Amino acid sequence: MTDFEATQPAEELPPGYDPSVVEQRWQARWEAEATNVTDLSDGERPFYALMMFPYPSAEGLHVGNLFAFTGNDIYGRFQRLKGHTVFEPLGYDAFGIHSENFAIKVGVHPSELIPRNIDNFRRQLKRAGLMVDWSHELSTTDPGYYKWTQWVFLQLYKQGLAYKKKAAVNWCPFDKTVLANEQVIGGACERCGTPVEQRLLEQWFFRITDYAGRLLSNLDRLDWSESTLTAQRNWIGKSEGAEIAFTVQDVMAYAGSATVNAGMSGEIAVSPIEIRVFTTRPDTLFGATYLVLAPEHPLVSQIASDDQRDDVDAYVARAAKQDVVARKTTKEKSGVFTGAYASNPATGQPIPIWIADYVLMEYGTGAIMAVPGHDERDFEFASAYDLPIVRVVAGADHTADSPLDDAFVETNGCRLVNSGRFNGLTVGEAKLAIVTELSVRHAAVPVVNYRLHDWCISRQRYWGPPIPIVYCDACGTVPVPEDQLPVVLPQIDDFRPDDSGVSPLARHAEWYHTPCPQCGKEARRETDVSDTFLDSAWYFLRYPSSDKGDVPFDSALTRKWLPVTSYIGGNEHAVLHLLYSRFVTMVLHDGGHIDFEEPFTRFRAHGMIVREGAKMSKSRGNVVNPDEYINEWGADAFRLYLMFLGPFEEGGSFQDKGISGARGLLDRLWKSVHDARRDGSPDPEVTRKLHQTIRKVGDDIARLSYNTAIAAMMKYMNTLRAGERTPQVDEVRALVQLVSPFAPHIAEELWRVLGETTSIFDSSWPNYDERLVVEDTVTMAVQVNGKTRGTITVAKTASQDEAMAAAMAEPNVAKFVTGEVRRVIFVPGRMLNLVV
RNA sequence: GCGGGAGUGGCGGAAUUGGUAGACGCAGCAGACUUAGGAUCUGCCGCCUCACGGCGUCCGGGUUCGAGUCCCGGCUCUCGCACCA
Repeated sequence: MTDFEATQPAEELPPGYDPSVVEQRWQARWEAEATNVTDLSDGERPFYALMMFPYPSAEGLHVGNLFAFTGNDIYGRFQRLKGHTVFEPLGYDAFGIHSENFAIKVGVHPSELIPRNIDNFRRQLKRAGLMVDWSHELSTTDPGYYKWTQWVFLQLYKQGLAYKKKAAVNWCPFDKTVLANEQVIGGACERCGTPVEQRLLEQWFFRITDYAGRLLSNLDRLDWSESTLTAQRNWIGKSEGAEIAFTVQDVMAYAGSATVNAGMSGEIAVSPIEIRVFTTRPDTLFGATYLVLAPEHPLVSQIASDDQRDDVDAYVARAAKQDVVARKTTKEKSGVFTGAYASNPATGQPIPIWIADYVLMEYGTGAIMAVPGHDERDFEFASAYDLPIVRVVAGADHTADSPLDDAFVETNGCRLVNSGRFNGLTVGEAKLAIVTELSVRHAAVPVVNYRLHDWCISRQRYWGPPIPIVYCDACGTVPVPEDQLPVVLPQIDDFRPDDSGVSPLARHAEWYHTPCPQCGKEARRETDVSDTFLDSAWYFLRYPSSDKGDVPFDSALTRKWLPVTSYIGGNEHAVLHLLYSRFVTMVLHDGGHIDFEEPFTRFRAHGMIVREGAKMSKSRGNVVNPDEYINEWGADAFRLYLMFLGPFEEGGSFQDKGISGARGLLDRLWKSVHDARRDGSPDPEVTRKLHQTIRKVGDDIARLSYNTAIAAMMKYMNTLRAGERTPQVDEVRALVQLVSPFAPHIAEELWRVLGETTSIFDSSWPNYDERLVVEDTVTMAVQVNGKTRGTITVAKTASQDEAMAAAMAEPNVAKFVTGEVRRVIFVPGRMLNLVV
C-alpha cells in the first residue's frame, strides 16, 4: 500500500440499513400512491392471487398465517413484474364457534371483540408489507356480506338442494349445550369431561351428495396439489358395488304367503319382507352366512321374533343413546340376533339376521350381507358370536378347504370356490355373473355409493348469519324474499348457549316473531344460524365486487377475474372448505349465476412451520410472535427468513438464530447498491452468474421453490462481493428486482438509489441472455469403476476422445487405471466412467 | 386398520431427467481488522485415518458402468380419515 492510498480520506459511508425507517416510509407511500390498488376494470392479463382468509383470533396474527401470506404475496408480486394485473385481496373469516367461545370465555360480546381483533390483524398484516388491495377488504360478519351468504342459501333452497331433517348433534348433559364435533374429545365434553350424548334435532342440510359424481370427476382436470386431490377423492369415497334383495323367512307369515321352492328348505314359506343390502363384493355371495342391519334400520322391529324382542329393543335403545363420536371410536363389535332368518339367494340356505352398530344406517342401505371369510369386520364379529365362516375365494396356493385364520381379502389372481357353478371364475368375472344372475329374482342392480354425506349447515349458536327461513302455520316453510335480506343478527346480551338445546336466538321472541312473507300472518323465524363454512364457500366471488351493494357479485367483474388464477392455502382445508367452495360454485353455475363451475384453477397447499419439533401452540409455549421479529429484524428480513426455512409446500422448522442469515443478505445488498460503481464495465464472469441467477430465481418462484431461489441470490451475492470487490451498478440492478418479491420495502428504496423514479413493482422482471446462462466449459467427473477419482475441465462440446485425453492426464485418474480400459461410458458434458 | 407425505452432516435444508452427495444458511473452529465486538471480512467445517485410502443419504436385498433418486422386502416418524360393507 502506498502512502498516497493510506492517506486518502475515508470514503463517505453509505447510510446504514434501518428497516424500521425504510419499511414505514414505503408502507406510507404505497398507501398514498395507491400502489397496491388494482384497477379491476382494466387489466388485460388479470391475475387473481388468492390466499385463504384468516380467522381473526384475539392472539393476533400467527406466523403460520404470515408464512402463507408471504408465499402468496411473492407469487403475486412476481406475476405483476411479469406483466399481469394482479389482484391480491384479503378479508376475515370472523363468524363461528371459535370467536363465540372466546367471547364467552373473556366475557366480551363478539360484536365488540371481533372488530378489535380485526384492527389488530390489519395492523400486523400491513406491517408485513403485503401487496394487498385493502380497498376490497371484507369481513364475513358484515351485514353487507352475510346478506349475500343468506342469498346463497336461498339459491340452494330454490334449486331444491336445501332440506330439513332430523339429525343427531353432540349434547353435553352437564353443560347442557350443543357441542361442535371438535369440542368432543374422546367421547367426552372438552370442558367438563362428561360423556357426550346424542340428541336428535331438526336441521338444515345441503344435498352435496347429488354432486358427488361431478365433484369427483372434475378433480381430474384441476391443477391442484396432488395431496389435496387425493384427500378429496378419499373423502368423496366412491365405491362401486351392487344392491341385492334378501328375502326374510318368516314362519308366522306362512299362512298368508305363497309357498315357493326355496332350495333345500322348500318347506319354509317366504314372507314379502325384503332386505336390500349393499355390497362391493357380490362375488362372495355364497359366503354370506348372516345379515346385519344397523340398529336404526326401519325393518328391525318388524322382523324381531317374540323371544328376541327384549334383547333387540335394549340394544337399539343403547345404540341410540350412545353419542356420535363414541360409537365411531368403539372398536369391539357388539350385536344381537333378531330371531329372524333370511335365505341366501345363492345357496337357498337360511341365514340369521343380526343387528349391530358396526353397520351404519347412513351408508348404503343400512344393511349388509356378512361374509366373514372375506371381510375383516365380519370375521371379527362372526368369531365373537360363533357364526359360520366359509371360504368362497381362493388364492393360487389355497384349495376350497384351506382353513381361514383370518379374513382373506385379496382378490388379485384369485378364483371362486364353494360357489356352485361360479367356481373357477375370477373375482371380477364373478361380480358381473352373480349380479346378472340375481337381477330378476333378487332385484340385484349395480350401484355406486359415496361416503360423502349431505352437508349439515345448521348451528344452534348465536355468532353466525341467521338462516333466512320463516315458518308459517298456514304456508309452511317460507324462504325470506331476497329483497328482504339481510336477516340481521340481532345484538343480544345472552348469546351463550344454554340447556334448551336451541340457538340463543330462540329466546328472543321479539326477534323471531315476524309476519309471514307470503300471507302476512304471525310466523316464526328459523333461529339457527348457518355453518361458518358457508361464509367461506363463496368469499372469493365477493372480493372483486365487495363495494357493490346491490348484487352479490358483478357479472362483468366476475367474468374478468374468475375463476381464481392461483389459490394458496393450508392443507387442513383440503377437504371441507375446498369441497364446499367447489360445490357452491357448481350450484351457482347450474343456477345460471356464473359461467364456470370450478372456482380455483390452480391450488397449492403450503406446508406448516414447526418449532422445536412440534406444531406451535400456546400450551407448548413455542409460539413465535411476528411483531417481535419484525421489530428486531424488519419485515423484509422476516419474510425472507420464513421463505428460506424450507420448501414452501412442505413448511420448515423455525430456528431462532437463523434469521441473521436472511438479514445478512439484505445488509450486503444495501451496501452493494449504495457503493456500486458506475465508472467501469461489469465483469463478464459476474454478469454470466447474474444471468444464471435471473433464470434460476424466476424458475424457482414459478414452482414456489422459494428457499432455493433465496439460496441462489445469496450465492450470487457471495460472488458479487468475493474478495471485497466493489460491484458495478449493472451487476446489482437486476438483483434488486429479484429480491423485490421477497423483500419489497428495501427493494423500493434501493430502486430509487439506482436512480429510478417509479415503483419497482411497475418495472419488468429482468430477462436473461440465453447465451450467457450456458457455460462453454464444464467440470466433468471422471470415475474409474464407478468411483469418482478426479475431475476434468473441458469444453462443453468435448468429444469422448478429448475427454479421455484430459482424464488420462489427471494423475489421480491414471493411478487407478491399472490395466486395460475395457469399457468407457461417456455422457457428454456430464461425466466419464472408465471400466477396467 | 386405510390413505397421503417423509427419513440426507451438530441443525434447517440442496441435489428439476439415474451421472462429482451435502448447494445456501445457522451453529462451530481458526485467522484478519479493531480500544472493544454479539459488527465486518477471509479460510475451514460428513465420519474413520498421520497419510494413501476407506466408509457414508433409515435397514436388508436387487437392477445398472454408475442409485439419495428406480424395483422388492422391512423399520421409524408424521399428517389426514377412522367400522363406509
